[in-house]
Amino acid sequence: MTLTAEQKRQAVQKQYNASLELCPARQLLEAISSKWVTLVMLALEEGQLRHSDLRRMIPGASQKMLTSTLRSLERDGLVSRHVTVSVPVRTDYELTARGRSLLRIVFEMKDWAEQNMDGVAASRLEHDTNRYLHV
Amino acid sequence: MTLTAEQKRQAVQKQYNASLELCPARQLLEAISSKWVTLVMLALEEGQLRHSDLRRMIPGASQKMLTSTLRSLERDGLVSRHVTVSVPVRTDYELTARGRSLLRIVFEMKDWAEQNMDGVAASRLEHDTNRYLHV
DNA sequence: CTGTATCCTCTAAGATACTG
DNA sequence: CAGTATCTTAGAGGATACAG
Repeated sequence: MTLTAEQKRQAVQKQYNASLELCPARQLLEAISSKWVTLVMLALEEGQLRHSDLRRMIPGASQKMLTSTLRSLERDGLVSRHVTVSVPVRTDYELTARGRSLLRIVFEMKDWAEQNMDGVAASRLEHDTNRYLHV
Repeated sequence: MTLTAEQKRQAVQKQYNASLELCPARQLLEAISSKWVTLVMLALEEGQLRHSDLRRMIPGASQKMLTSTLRSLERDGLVSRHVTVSVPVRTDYELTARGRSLLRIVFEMKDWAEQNMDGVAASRLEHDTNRYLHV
């Protein structure tokens, strides 16, 4: 059976997407673009913090998201987790060396964003305004 | 009427999240973490390209995603769009100066990812293996 | 060729309740 | 205190068809 041009194109899409998943830069981007990752890393900049400290410092995160964010960071070796067995339990989180090296890039992104926020906002405003005029 | 501790906490969450939306660094991160943004920017590194060129160079993107990615980049002033009115129409896309400055950061992320991909992979493997042993 | 419009699916993430 | 489990929902993104 022959494939239509559209079917062939979609087969290529699937393959390309599959290989993208393996791209390390892509994986990094996906890892840090999760909503809370950067906030957790920035909070941990000064040193080690407990789960409840982080919850206070990042009040927007639900407990579930905070836990899963920390798990993901731990899995990638960006954050280390220390459990003190007592009642009640105590867990501390801390950036690893790798985590700190990534934090440097996060800061650069922050700098770029601050330097360009006005320009981007102006551009958006103009774009949206023009669109409105035509519709 | 009084609020429970949980209700208070969630009110704070909403407020915090609302203010997060306004954070320029957050907006940047959201802008570039969209699946295809970095790929389009990298494709445009060498110069101006047509819509169909981009489709060929990034075969994984559906037409819809490519268009909406380009629209978003255009709105933020990272890419400019030139339409040549003819039959059929021809549109060219090109990075703006702002787009090129952001591309520098994308490259730094790429470098970090390449330098750390092995370490991250090893960390993931260890993490997942240990988990398996305990379950 | 370069898009828009529609429908549809699947996953991220919030709400809530519970455990060691 | 720290974490898990379940339910639900909003939205991102894919498939498909059509238009200027």
